[in-house]
Order: sequence, then C-alpha cells, then structure tokens
Amino acid sequence: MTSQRIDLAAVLEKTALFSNLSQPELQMLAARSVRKLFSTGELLFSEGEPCNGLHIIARGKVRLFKTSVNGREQVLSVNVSGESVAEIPVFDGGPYPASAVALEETEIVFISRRDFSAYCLEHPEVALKVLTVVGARLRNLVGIIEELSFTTIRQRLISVLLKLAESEGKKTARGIEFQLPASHQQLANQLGTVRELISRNLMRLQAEGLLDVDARQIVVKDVKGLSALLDTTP
Amino acid sequence: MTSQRIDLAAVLEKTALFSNLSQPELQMLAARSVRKLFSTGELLFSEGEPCNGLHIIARGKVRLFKTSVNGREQVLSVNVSGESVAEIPVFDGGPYPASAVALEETEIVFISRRDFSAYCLEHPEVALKVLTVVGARLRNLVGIIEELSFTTIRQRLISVLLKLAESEGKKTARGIEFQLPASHQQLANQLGTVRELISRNLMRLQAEGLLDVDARQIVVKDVKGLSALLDTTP
DNA sequence: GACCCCGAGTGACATAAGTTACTGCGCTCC
DNA sequence: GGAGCGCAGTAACTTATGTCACTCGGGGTC
Repeated sequence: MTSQRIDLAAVLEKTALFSNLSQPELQMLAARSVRKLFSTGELLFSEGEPCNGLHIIARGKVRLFKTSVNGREQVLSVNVSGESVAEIPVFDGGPYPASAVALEETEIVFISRRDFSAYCLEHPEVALKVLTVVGARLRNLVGIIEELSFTTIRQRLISVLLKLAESEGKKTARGIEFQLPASHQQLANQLGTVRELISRNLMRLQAEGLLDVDARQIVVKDVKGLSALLDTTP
Repeated sequence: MTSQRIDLAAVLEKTALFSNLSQPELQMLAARSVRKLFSTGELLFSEGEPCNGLHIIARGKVRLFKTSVNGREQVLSVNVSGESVAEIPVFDGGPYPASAVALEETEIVFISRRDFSAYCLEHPEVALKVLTVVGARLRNLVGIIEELSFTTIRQRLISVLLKLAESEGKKTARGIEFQLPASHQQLANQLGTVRELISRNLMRLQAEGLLDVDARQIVVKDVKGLSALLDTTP
C-alpha cells in the first residue's frame, strides 16, 4: 500500500494541475486518491451521469465525445497522461456533459469531489490552476464551434491532414508521408461527419494532385496548395 | 465619488460572482473597479485583443460572437446584467477568443486582471464561484457544438421558436403569439447561418401549418408538431 | 412627392452533406 | 480453405445549405 501511495504522489506531481505542490501536499492528495484501470474501448463515464470526482490520466489516452440519437459522434477533445478530464462537473455538481472512453490501456487517478473541492478552498493557487486548464478547454471548444460553423468538412479534413503532416510526417522524395492515426470512421467522428465523406474527400484531393492516398498511408505532395484551400470561402 | 463607490458596491452585490460577499469586501472590490459605458452596437472588445480585466454587466445586454472571413457570425452567448463576460482570458492571460458587442445601452464594471486574480487568491470561494460560472459557459458551448454537429438549421430554428414561445409567448385564440426579438439577420447569426434560410424555413413551417408568420409576429399553432420535428433524424 | 435604405420574401442555381447499397480486400477463427 | 468481420472505396441519389439576383414595402429624408 505504501508503495502505491508513493506512486500516486509521483503521478500527481507530473500533472498540469499539481505540478508545483510540495511533497507533503502531494502525499496528502495521494492518500485520498484511488487508482482505476480501464482497457481500450472502456467507458470512463457516460453523458448525463452524475459526477463523483475528478479523473486524472496517469497513463494512456482518453477521448471525450458527444453522441447523437442517430449514432453520430462528435469528438470534443483527446487527452493524454498528465491531463485531467471533466473538471467542470466536479465544481458545479451537474452531470457529465459528454462521454469519455479509453483509447488505449489507461490508468486513472480518481479524487472525490468533496476532497478536491475542499483542497481547492485551502489552496487557492490550485483553483486558479484549474481555471487555466478549464480555460484551455474552453478555447478548444470555441475552436470547434468556429470550425463547425464556418468551414466545410473538406477544409476541416485538410486542416487535420496538415497538422498530422507537421507533427508526424517524414519528408521523402515524394512529399511528406504519414499514416492516418485511426480509421476513417474515427476521423469522421472527430470532424462530426460520416465515413463516406472522409473517403470521398481524400479521393478528391488525390484527384486534384495535392496528395496520394494508399489506404491509411498519406503522401502530401503540395502543402502550399492545401493551405491555400483553407482560406478560400467554402 | 463616494456616492459612485457605494453604487458600485451595490451593483457588485447583485452579480452572480459576488452575491454573498460581506459589505467591506464589496467596498474593497468597488474601490478597485472602473465604470464604463457602451452604447448600442459598440464593441466591448474584439477577438484576438489582449485582455486587461473582467467585465461585469451592471445594466444592459452583451452578445459574444465569432466572425468568419466571409463576414458570417456565430453567436456564442448573450449575457445580461449581473453576469460577467470573458472570465477566461483574465486567468490564462491569453487574448479574447471572441468579440463582444453591446446590444443596448450597457454599463460595465471593470476590474483589472491583477486586482481580480489577487482577490481570488485571498478568497478561494470566489475562485470556486468563477469555476461554476465558467462551467455554465462550457456547458453552453458544448450545447452549441451539439446543435451545430447533429441538427439541421430547420431544427435549430424550431428549437429557438419553442424557447421563445415558452418565455415570451402569450396564449391567444390562434395559438401562442410572440415577436421575434431581432431581425432575421441576427437570428441567422445566432444559428450560424444566413438570412435567407431563416426566411425560407419560417415560410416552410407556415406552409406545413405549424405556425403563422407575419413579418416578426409569430403564432405557433402546433407546439406538439414542432417538438416532434426535433427528434426526427435530419 | 421623389428618393433611398433596410429588412424581408423568393426563385434559380451550385455545391456540400448525408443515405443507401453495393463491392472488394485483408484478417482472424474455426 | 472458407466463413465471417471490419474497414475502405464508390456510385446514385436525396436533401440541406449557401449564393446571386432580384422584387417589394415601409419609414425615413431631402
């Protein structure tokens, strides 16, 4: 048990929220935390459920999403280790506004609402930290709204491809190469649309000579050309 | 000056953020606040500008919105007296994520970032209050995303009409009557679309016998019928 | 009264988005 | 080897959305 408690403190120390707390404080929080394990595809919680505490990702990756009646999905964010999930319901006491699913083997450190609220009251600097984290989340949501409201799926797709090219791409003789990180279906969920449109738009971009597609392997041939399409009116 | 200071304290007392502070505390905050006046249509701030402090609405109405390159708008929220605007940039130091405009004669109480941050550090319960306010904002944004991603403009329009019917409508022999609160153009901005679609969709609903339209005067004849349309797949 | 501006209604059209219904490929599991 | 399955490509079609270009009427102004 003791070893696990020490582990928890070490985990907490690496998170955005608690990175600059002192050891005793970390220990105190660790003493009140619980470790939870989720396997790939498992739900951490579902939209509408009451919220009992804060989830902090110690290891793994979590996707937050909304579901529609017709089975469509819209991804709100993807979070990795060190980040927390669903801070808001912890404070306003409302239900979860979205669902969360583990994208890989994921380890969660869970702190109950009461404990975390109390801790924030005693340590205002943590409350302010939470505010900046929530702020980033809010900015992210505004970005999604902007995309949904002002851009076409084609443009959103291009935008994702360019980001991937930048972060994952390798320069080769043919252009910048990378793999799509997920199935067309998952990509579609992220853009708030359906599989077919991903397929069609990829093919269309290929037909226009901007990239080559071979299943999930993408070769961007004309970064400038793609970027230019982002600014044109739909 | 003293009288103005007392006024400010009284104003602060009526806001969601500071409603249960003591008189001396209110006085202290009031001493550090500035009053600003905005006339209809005037911008409080624009997207991308750096943020110097918190705007609290003492009187009037403010709309927060994003603008696209082609001049389209998407409304993020409308706030009235007692509420605050743009809490987030105050805490994370980033630029405003959207623009704000006064919809009527509006009086703002302005507190600088430094003063407000400092105050939150000394009064953690205020920080937690801010968190619940921000939480409501976040839930609102998620709601907008859900609408943009899963519903048609027709459905969004119906949803707005039903809300208006509930809040503003008067029951008459012909049905529930009310006035559209703004021009078609403004309504379109709120739904993230263009004027013409508002016009057309209203006419279509009229043709289907669900309501009567006469310029801005709306008579909802079949609330049930309208509600039913919200659940059907697009 | 003539003029003009603004909000609204509308038709014609172009394009984006979503649906249905297939085909085909590569995989795993019997 | 073959059945079953998940993922991807695609054609044909429907509907939603957006654009352009008008018209029309009311309320001001000169």
